[in-house]
Amino acid sequence: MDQPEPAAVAPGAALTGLEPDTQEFLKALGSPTRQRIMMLFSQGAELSVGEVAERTGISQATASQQLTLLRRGRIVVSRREGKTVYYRADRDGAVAALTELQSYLMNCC
Amino acid sequence: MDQPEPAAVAPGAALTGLEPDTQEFLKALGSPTRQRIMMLFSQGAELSVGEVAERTGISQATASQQLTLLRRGRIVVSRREGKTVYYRADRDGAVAALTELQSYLMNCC
DNA sequence: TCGTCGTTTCGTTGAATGACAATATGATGA
DNA sequence: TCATCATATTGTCATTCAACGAAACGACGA
Repeated sequence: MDQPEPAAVAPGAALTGLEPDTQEFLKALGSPTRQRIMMLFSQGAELSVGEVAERTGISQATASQQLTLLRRGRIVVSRREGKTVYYRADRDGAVAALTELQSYLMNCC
Repeated sequence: MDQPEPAAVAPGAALTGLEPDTQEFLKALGSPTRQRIMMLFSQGAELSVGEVAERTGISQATASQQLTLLRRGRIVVSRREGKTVYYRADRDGAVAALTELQSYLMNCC
């Protein structure tokens, strides 16, 4: 009983009124680089990390990191096949985030 | 004819597929501090810069800056009355951004 | 088992962001 | 006009983020 803070429900949501998932979603889509990456996943395209790196002109290490952030924001999902990891858009996750965002905006606007 | 780049339609939109306005919207809402500020504007509340500073516990200068970013993201609008500037949520702007975001996600997901 | 290839993690660097105090601007009333 | 109050701007510092090269990890095939 050292910390007098309650914060028992959801860490972060109580302060901002927004689910942590949705915060991650906003941060993930807020970057031009990651927006450019998302454009590669049009119409269900599935790409490896290397392909994303090549088509965006960023290094493989950076591509891997940015894809991790997008996955954390529930905008993409990954699937491993042998050595290579394929990413594709997570339509369900995006719709869920958008719905949460909408209800948030209905609340504060 | 020095630059070989076309980029004639919309500067930035061509690369990311997202309107500059919507990018600003995402960046604006991507910050926990600004999310907290937005919660103050529930149900049409209208607050001065000083009130926002007081209720969030941030300095007056910071409040002014963050509100500027929110206005740039079309999430709030401001109105001057004498010396004080009142801010309130911009429902129309938020709906517009949300709509743009939705069509973007329909495109890439 | 041992390379090899794709991916991830680590460590670093420069740029962008968040916050503050101090100062400047702008509007009002004496 | 001048003082005052609310807001905006400026300068500075600490933190965070984007990106890279280098090294570590993991899954195959020989």
